[in-house]
Amino acid sequence: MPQNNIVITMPDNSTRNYRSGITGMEIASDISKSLAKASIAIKLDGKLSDLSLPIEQNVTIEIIKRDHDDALELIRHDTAHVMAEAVQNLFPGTQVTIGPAIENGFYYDFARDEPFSTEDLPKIEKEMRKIIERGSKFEREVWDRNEAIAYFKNKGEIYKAELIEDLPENENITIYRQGNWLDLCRGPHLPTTRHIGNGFKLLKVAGAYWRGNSNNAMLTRIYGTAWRNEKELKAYLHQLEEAEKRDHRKLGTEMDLYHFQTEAQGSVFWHPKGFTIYNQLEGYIRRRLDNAGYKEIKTPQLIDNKLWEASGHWGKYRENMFVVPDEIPSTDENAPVVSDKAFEKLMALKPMNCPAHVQVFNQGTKSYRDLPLRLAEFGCCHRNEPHGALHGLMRVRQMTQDDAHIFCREDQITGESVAFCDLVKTVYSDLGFDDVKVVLALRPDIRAGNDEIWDKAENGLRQALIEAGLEFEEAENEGAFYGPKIEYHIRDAIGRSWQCGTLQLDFVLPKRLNASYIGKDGAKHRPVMLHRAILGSLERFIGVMIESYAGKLPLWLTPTQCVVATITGKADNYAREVHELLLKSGIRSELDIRNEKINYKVREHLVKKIPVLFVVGAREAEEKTVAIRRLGSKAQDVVNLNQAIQNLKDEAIPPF
RNA sequence: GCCGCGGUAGCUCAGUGGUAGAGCGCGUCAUUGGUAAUGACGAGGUCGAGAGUUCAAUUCUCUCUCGUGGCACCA
Repeated sequence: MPQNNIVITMPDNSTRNYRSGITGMEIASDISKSLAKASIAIKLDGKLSDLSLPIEQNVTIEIIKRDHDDALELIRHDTAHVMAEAVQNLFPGTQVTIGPAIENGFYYDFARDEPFSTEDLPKIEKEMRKIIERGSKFEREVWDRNEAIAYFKNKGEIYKAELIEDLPENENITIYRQGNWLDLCRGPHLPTTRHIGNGFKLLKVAGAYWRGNSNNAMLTRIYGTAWRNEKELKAYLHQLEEAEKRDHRKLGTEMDLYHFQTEAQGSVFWHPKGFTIYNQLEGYIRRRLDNAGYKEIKTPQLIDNKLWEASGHWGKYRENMFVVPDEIPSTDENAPVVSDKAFEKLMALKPMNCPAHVQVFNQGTKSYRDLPLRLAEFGCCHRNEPHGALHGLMRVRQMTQDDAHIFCREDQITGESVAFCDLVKTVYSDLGFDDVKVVLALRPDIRAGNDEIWDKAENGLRQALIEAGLEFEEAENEGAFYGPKIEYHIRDAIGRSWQCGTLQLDFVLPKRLNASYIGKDGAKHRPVMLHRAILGSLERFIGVMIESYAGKLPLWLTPTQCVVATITGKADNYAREVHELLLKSGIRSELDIRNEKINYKVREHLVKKIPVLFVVGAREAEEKTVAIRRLGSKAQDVVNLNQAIQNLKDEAIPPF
């Protein structure tokens, strides 16, 4: 019987004929010995596969070597498998669950009565090195579904059995073996464990819910990082250390910007320097909004729960609210602070501004001519966040949103959305953020309104993103219950992504709170509401900025823009004069006439990240000049005083 | 909220079953010095809170609290 011939197309479009059933490794060997040695996987029609997998039909192949981008994911995934074996070798009775490759590394979730501690990590690493050294082949097997379930159940691996039970009926159950150990896995894998190399390290132990659901058991997750070699690993670990140095929580203390304390957990005590940044940022946004046709308002913090009931927040969202009894508290030490009856009359700190903004809209009668009406507020909101969620400035319990609600007609949605997207783009660019991820969050399972409305809403936002020329990705199920949203995410120093700006379409709240306007036809109509924020919250955005700039903010945002430092006491009077002139020019200046050496002063101010130093001694006083030293440069420029002030003044002008 | 780890001077951190230490910062004095730390002296802490074990607890155990790495939730 003649052998089946198949045609293999190479990346350069040349073709080769092979017998059916040949493996990637055999093709590599056929091309050259060195290629066979260097190859770790193969792409069949663009899909990553094992080198050992028999090829049975015509395909285009690409042989993957260690330096290929896709190699990292394989290395990471395989390291996870090896870790799982190591853990089961060392801690019998531990169940394995899932262990994927992730950005920069991998993790594996284990179920074990006794949780792992950080001290176990070196032991596990040592065992992993043994397994890698062993060089077992990764061998792929296809198992019968029921046999697989029985096998894992019999081994006491109930999580694995559950995973297999939930796989679609038509999917092959593939098992990968490495020596005597095996795991359910889709693959693909490297040829052997030795191909993993030594560029890996276990980093941390964490808890994680089985299948990401907080009703399920808590598993122990071990995170690791894995790279092609030790050099890459070291570079990554170094990068992590550098990132830690720019953590806004660390810099916030060092730069004396703000603090937190237990009596007000999750709420910021802004210090003078930090609040300068806050005010500058708020002022900038205010100017931008004024110019974009927004009207600024201010609404109450404390609002009767009747409004929250009407808005719908008193339902599920209540668990995020701070509730306050509306009763005069007793001062009698022996009596309860408030009576039982107090709980019949509750108020709540607003967790969001929308219902209050609808109240402003609802005053008087609105005409279609009034729309769009853009109501803006630097709205102070309180949210009773779960304790584990709090994180420096990034996640707080009291925040100020740069919030606004646009009340408009349906035909104005796209126009307003496009205008907002443009506004966000220029604001982020003014603030120095170019790497922003835009997400269109689509309808969740639990939602208000019918599909027709959702179709319209989602298409409206999608259209706006396209018209604004923004690249974006779509996220199923991530929308709010009342409408889809556009989310702007910015990364922090260590790569965590935070949602900042947002645009949310809402057909529900205007109805619930009975907002209406008189149309051209003389009849009442329901306005559409666009919730939108550019920074998201001032707190979070400042946190992101501190990290992004590593504390060296643009001059207009810097709390202390200039320090006038003297070399000798003889220059004190001149220094005072220079300092006064700077203040009069609107420069945030500080005077340093302490009895310290100039070396000491220069060092101290540079460490504090003061961007500009005006150094003055007897010579400068005599010549009416200043010796300028800038952060990040050793140069000393002696400049005429008036010129120096003018230059600084020009440079410190905020954008817009 | 859940799992792990932590809380010692203003900050960063050592340390111990017999009520504590360093560096920086702070104060005083001397020093008037040209661009990354002048020197000397000094003042600071119920060792996160409460309970238990012990002759004795900052140290061991438990509970709470806050922080932290994740998870879940979210701007």
